[in-house]
Amino acid sequence: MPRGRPREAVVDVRLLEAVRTLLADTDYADVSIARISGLAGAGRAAIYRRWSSKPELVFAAVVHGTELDARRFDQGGLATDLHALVEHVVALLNTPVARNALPGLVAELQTSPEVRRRFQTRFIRAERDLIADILSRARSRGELQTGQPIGAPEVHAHLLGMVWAELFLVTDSPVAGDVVDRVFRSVLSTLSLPDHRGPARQGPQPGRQPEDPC
Amino acid sequence: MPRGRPREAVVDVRLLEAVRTLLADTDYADVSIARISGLAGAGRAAIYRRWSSKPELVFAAVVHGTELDARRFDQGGLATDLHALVEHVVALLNTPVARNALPGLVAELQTSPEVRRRFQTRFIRAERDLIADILSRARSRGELQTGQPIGAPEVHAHLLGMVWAELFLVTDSPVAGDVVDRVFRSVLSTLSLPDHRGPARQGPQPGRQPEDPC
Amino acid sequence: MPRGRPREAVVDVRLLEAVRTLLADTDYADVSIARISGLAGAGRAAIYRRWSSKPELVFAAVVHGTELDARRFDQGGLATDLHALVEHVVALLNTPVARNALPGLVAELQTSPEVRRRFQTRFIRAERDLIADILSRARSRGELQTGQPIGAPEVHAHLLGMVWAELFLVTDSPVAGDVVDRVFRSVLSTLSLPDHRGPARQGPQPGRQPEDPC
Amino acid sequence: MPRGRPREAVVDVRLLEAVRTLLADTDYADVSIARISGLAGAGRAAIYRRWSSKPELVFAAVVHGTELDARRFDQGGLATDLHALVEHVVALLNTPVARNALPGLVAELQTSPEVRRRFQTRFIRAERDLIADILSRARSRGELQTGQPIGAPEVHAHLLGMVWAELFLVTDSPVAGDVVDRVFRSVLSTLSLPDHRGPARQGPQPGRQPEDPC
DNA sequence: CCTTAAGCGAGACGGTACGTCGGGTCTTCGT
DNA sequence: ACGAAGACCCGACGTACCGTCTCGCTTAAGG
Repeated sequence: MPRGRPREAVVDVRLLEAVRTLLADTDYADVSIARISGLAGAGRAAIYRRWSSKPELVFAAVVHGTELDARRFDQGGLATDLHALVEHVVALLNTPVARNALPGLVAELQTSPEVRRRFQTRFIRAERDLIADILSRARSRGELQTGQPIGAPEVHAHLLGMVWAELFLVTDSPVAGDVVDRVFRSVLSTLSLPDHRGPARQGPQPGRQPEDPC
Repeated sequence: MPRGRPREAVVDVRLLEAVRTLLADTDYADVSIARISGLAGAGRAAIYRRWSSKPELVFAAVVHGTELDARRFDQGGLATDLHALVEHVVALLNTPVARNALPGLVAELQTSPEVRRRFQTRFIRAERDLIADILSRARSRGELQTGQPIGAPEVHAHLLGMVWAELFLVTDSPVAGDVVDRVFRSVLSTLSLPDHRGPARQGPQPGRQPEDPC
Repeated sequence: MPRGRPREAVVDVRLLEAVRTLLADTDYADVSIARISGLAGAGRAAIYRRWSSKPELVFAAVVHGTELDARRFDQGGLATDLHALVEHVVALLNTPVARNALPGLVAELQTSPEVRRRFQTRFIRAERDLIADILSRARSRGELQTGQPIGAPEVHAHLLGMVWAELFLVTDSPVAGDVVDRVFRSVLSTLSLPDHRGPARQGPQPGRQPEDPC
Repeated sequence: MPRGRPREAVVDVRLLEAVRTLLADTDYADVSIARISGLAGAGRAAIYRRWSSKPELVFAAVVHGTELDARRFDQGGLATDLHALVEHVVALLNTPVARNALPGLVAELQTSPEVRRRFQTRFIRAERDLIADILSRARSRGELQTGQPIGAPEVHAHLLGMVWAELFLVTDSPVAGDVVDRVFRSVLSTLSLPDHRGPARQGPQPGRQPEDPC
């Protein structure tokens, strides 16, 4: 049992909120520990008592509220599940906070293996497992054949990487609004069939699954 | 005509080589201007005379030797062209220098718009245009139908982003060696074509092609 | 009451000692902040936390141990008091540290008014007041008549300036060892008699010479 | 005889004038070679072809027009000669240019022996020799006794140093306007009488007292 | 109740990188 | 060989940041 004064939970909250507030309109590199502790009205030591470094703190702040609820992505069909997932991923990464935080955070991943590990388990593996579930359900429904050479790791890298490219690498893209549709169509076309719904039908098209088993 | 003493080309070379030497086994953040100028035997001012900031310098150093030769990717078929391109992109990004430089560089893109512009035109646009050429040739050969909803921007984001994800986001990936094949198959399957290239033979899944025309 | 961690006195000491050590055999201009902080085993910030600029720091280091103890200069007679003072001033200015520091420091006085103010109160005013005391005592003893047109400011400028000239301006002087005696005699001879020439009578005063041959 | 293109005298003039223009309202340290060459419309090399360093250049610029004309200080009497000399010295040192240049210049003297040598011969020795002449004339006129213990070196250090102190060390002096008179009186009072006060009795130089009782 | 361990804000600590500026030298071209 | 222009190396400056440590104070839990 712990002796001494217990940590004040409000300090955790204030710190994480301060990080998010700053990241809302400041780049990762310009968010310094001093500014965070100043905005939160906390001491520097209170930060390092909780997180071992700046990337850990920012990671914790950015992670907040990004829990994957597996049930949201079980909507009865491969296309709908995937569409919901793409929507979710884009929504997560297209936040002002995420846009400011992620590139800097990923840059630090290369240096600090501890954060990398956390990042992997918290984001990467969770998403990949979710995709594996979606694909497995689709397979059991007959939407996907079993021998499919494109598995969860590939779909995951495809999905996440394409969103990343659209948001962080190809920044002069004329239209960023339809990122969800473009990524969704690209990922789906990988798994099933030529997507001959046409650009007009951007919806999840649950009625399309019958064609998939072909 | 330029007045005054001209820049010494050897200094350019020494500086850029110094950057690459340091980036070969040091992270972007740990490559300092002082170390670069020290290793190059140049003064700091010689750096700032040529590039306005550290990301500009690193960008120039990393860009070196990455010119796209369009002829290398005109091999007579969509699959072969794409395979060559994927191989090229992976080769570029999987260099020790690139692995150390790119995450930090992309993080700085968010702050310095000048570097971002250069990055866009030098890397992003060039690649996208190349992909557009490849697709256009395929279309004229009849390998792709004209109404294909997946165009060059999508293929580009797919290809580049997926490589990025494999290399920089999903770093606990068990196998990184077959990145080329996995990305190639994923991109190709998007375009609804049978995979009949040699290397893909290991996983060509001939059983899938019949469904494609579907 | 002060909040936060208090300054460590040992850092003050180490920094000031480092400055004096460097000034013992290096010119003011060659004593850099980096060398000081390096020799003191302190961070640069520790310096700028205490002094706002290099001249402020050097001034603080040079000032150390130069407090005027008025009692040392009350020895019962004008000549002895003055001799002690000249000895003191020469001893202060003829130190290796002072010889290296003072010219550079005085050069910076012209630029930084804050250091100038400090320099004035710490050195100039203190000395002048001490001289005023010495003269006042001499007057009350009858060693000086009251109408004496040469007062403390003049004696001070005479004394200090002459020492300065001997040490820093006339550096090819054959003998520097008897500076004390020469300055002492010069200053004392100034005070010996009422000056009844007056500025108006710039003439040679032939009537006074008969006393000289004694 | 020199081969090649001869130096353009106008460049010398422009450079020296540029230095004086800058020194008219800028401190020595803030007058950089770049600013000088820029203002003069000359190249850096043109400076270093003529003078070996910044202090040499500044010295040359400040020296300009300060030639001592010995006849100006032969006015028929010790007091008048000295008064003229004090006026001259104060006029020289109280120029805006001199006020900005001299402290910095003297600071550099400690480092560069070449400039020091020049400074000595050009300023110090010339003045001292002039004072020696003045005193010698006074002696031959009977204004000074021959055994006078205060000679030209002492008078010189007194005069120059006192002016220096009034102008550069005691900068909070309430009145600077009467510097000439104060220095003149101080110097003259040194010379006009034998040292025969009682107080010197307690002084450290017992050997000198025999003359004192007169 | 009172000791004790650990929390708290504030801020000093050593170290390091940044970008600017200055000095003195060297190299271009044209005169 | 001069002229202007400007690149060259070196190194100082002052600011900012990181992660640690040290103050005095506060807050509980355990004796």
